[in-house]
Amino acid sequence: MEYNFKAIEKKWQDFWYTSNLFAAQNNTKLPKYYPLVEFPYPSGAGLHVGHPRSYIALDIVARKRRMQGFNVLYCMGWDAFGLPTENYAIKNKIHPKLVNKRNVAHFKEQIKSLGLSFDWSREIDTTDEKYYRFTQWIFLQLFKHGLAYKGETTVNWCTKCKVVLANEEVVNGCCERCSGPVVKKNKSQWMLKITEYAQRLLDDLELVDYPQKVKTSQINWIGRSEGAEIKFKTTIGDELEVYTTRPDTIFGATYMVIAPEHKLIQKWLPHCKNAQQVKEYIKESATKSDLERTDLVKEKTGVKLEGIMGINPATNQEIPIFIADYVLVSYGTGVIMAVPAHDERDWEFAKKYNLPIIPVISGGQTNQEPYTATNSGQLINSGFLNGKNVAEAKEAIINWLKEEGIGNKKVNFKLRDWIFSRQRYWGEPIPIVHCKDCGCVPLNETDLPLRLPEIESYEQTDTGESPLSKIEEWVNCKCPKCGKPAQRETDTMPQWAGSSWYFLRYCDPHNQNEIASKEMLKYWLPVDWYNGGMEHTTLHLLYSRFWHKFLYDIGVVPTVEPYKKRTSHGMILGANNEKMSKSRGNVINPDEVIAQYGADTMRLYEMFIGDFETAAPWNTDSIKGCKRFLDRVFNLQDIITQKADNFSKELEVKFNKAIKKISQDIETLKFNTAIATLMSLLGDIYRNKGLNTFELKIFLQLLCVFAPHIAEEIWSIQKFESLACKQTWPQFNEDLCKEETVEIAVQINGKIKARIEIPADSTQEEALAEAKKIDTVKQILNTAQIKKEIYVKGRLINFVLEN
RNA sequence: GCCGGAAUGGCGAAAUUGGCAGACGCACGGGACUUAAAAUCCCGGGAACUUAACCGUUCGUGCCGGUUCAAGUCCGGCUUCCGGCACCA
Repeated sequence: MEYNFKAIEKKWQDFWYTSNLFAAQNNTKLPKYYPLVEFPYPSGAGLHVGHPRSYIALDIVARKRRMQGFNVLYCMGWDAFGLPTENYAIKNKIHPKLVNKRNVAHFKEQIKSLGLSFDWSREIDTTDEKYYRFTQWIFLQLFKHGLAYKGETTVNWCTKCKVVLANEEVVNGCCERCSGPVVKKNKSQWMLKITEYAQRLLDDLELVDYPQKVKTSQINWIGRSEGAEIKFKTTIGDELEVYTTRPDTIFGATYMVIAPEHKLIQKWLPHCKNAQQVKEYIKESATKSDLERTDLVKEKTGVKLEGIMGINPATNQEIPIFIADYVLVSYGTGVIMAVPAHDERDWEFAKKYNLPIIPVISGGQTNQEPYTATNSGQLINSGFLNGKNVAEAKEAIINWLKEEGIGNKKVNFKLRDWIFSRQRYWGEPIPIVHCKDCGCVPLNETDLPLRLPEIESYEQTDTGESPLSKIEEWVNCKCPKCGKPAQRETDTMPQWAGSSWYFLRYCDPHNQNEIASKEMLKYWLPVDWYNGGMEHTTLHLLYSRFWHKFLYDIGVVPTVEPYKKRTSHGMILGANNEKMSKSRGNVINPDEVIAQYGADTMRLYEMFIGDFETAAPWNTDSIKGCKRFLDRVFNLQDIITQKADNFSKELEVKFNKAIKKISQDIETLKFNTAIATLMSLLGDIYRNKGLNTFELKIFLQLLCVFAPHIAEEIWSIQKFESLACKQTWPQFNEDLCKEETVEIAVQINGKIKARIEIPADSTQEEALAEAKKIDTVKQILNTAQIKKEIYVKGRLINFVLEN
């Protein structure tokens, strides 16, 4: 018989949400647990079946923790500033605020229909001025501590629409909207000095429990390298400073390369005999993305600066200088010494432009290919370094550079400072005033929030400035320092700002005076378990670690790291194994699934679909199995054998094993096998032709974290005391988890020949003796000498025979 | 291109981390119930060969090679797919 999930689920959700049953207690004496899921960007498309994967998983954890006696803080909010809402607003002429309100309402309704145990009294929205006031406050602190500064960077500029474009809006080098050509344009922007925290962001990965793949990604992204900065003289006076990880190869540096955007080039142009050619090259490289520029398979291009030569300080020889876009201005010093014999890109470039390739480490065939794996070689063609190995040569050359005063050891990071400005309307206004006399002046903290002005048109300007720049009455203000007329900063913050600290706000969401009270932060932090997508590993996760460390440094938060443990869920793909997207037409709307099968089935299916950490294609067909399972669970009520307050003999071991397996599986994210265990247990119960009330209660307690509505409903129909979710999490008895006998395989030379049933704790002797009694085994063993006997307890026996 | 993952029956997947490959579920086939169908319940399915059946045997975890008594799992070399690459979030 099918149960009426519609009525049941509505009834329990109404009860949970009106009573806010899952509200966290502000009682710091209770043991706490803080699970966190990445809050969504409320897009116009509504909830996607991918979103709930994370929410349901940690809902299971949150519910289990409550049953284990913890005070649990599990919250939801909206990461609502950002580009899609703004673009939708512009296109449809609706204010982003209204668009957002509508989207949030839709998302909230959808999320609530899943029966998640969020504490809705703590809901937050990054676009709420009560929230972004503190985002602005954090920016002011960063500014005051010298970590926010104005710097030159490039932006994507559509030459036709005359607007700044996000990377996503650039398709094949053209504007997504008008298909006009897009170029890189220099612009002064607000930057955050995340690089100042690079070493700590790296080191403190040892303090946290993240999956190795996440740590590795962050380590590679931060990209620490040890090398040297070396000054090269030039024939026109200016020095060029290079960064290299291989100072030991300096004798092989046969030319130099400068990034096309490097400032010195503009100064040098008048001295270049081929200035026109150089200018054209610079213009051309402005149309390429960094990705294209550093692509190893693309042919390298470059232009020699005619009339200017560099001087290799080791050899004192003049070497040519090129500009080439395979060198990026954002990494190192934007200048390299090229050692074609031992670097792949330099080698290719040297071949193309007929530059000398001088091997300086023995062992390669550098006229045929670059020789980069140089660890075992010795230095050659390198003056006083000759005969040394790579490590010795590195040390010797650095000492020499130091003595000569032309270079030193240098640690470099791939990590770049965070470009924090957006020329957009729908973001937090940056709380800075530009004063002619005082420069960049921070707003007084008492003047926060600096509200986004309500305006009619938030379209981008054709000057490249933010839409806010058009609102004179907002821009013009008084300098907070000297009182003279001044102008506000018109750039807004990126969406990353609000999401870098939202988990702090959940701790004390209605605090009017500070981010959250010290007491609450001390109690709730760190986040015990943070689950989110792999795609956030190097941006959001790193950005929020950076902000947290800064807040720790200024005494706002009590922990060095924000998240104790991080896990990542795999993406839910379309049935065709591709990413779900509107354009592919493979998007599944969770509403339809819930309408047809119910929230409990949806929850089970999302967890049963496959390994939580791996991507999984959505397959609507197999949802039925989860629905059938729940129908059978509901019908357990028809086979209750008796009232009892203990396990029956028949089911005792089955239940104990299931409790153990499910308890462990939840902790290790193996929700799929936890549910499979429940399914098997249900099968055992039916094969046993019934269960007692004690067993039913235990079953419902296990079930209620996965499928809470049906579990509570059965609990209440049976008139069991209180609620299923208010019970303590079932305990298991280790002794009762073991079967008395096991079936093990008997192999000869690794091939299975028989199976035997033996006591689980048999010794090797006992097991082997038992195996040798089997006729087929006996026969084969008689044909040859036994070389080796292997017994793996509970698993198998293997006889290895002589040939 | 660089960095990080993934690949197992018709399908989604399991496999105590080196120990019986395919748990659990979908789909499918057979049976029960039914006047019948649906639903439900029970049983059966990796492939090939062999056999009238049972029994044998061989092959099987993307591809090629290696280590080991034993490899989905470890090592070396590939292929394909997915995510990220700093202004999508």
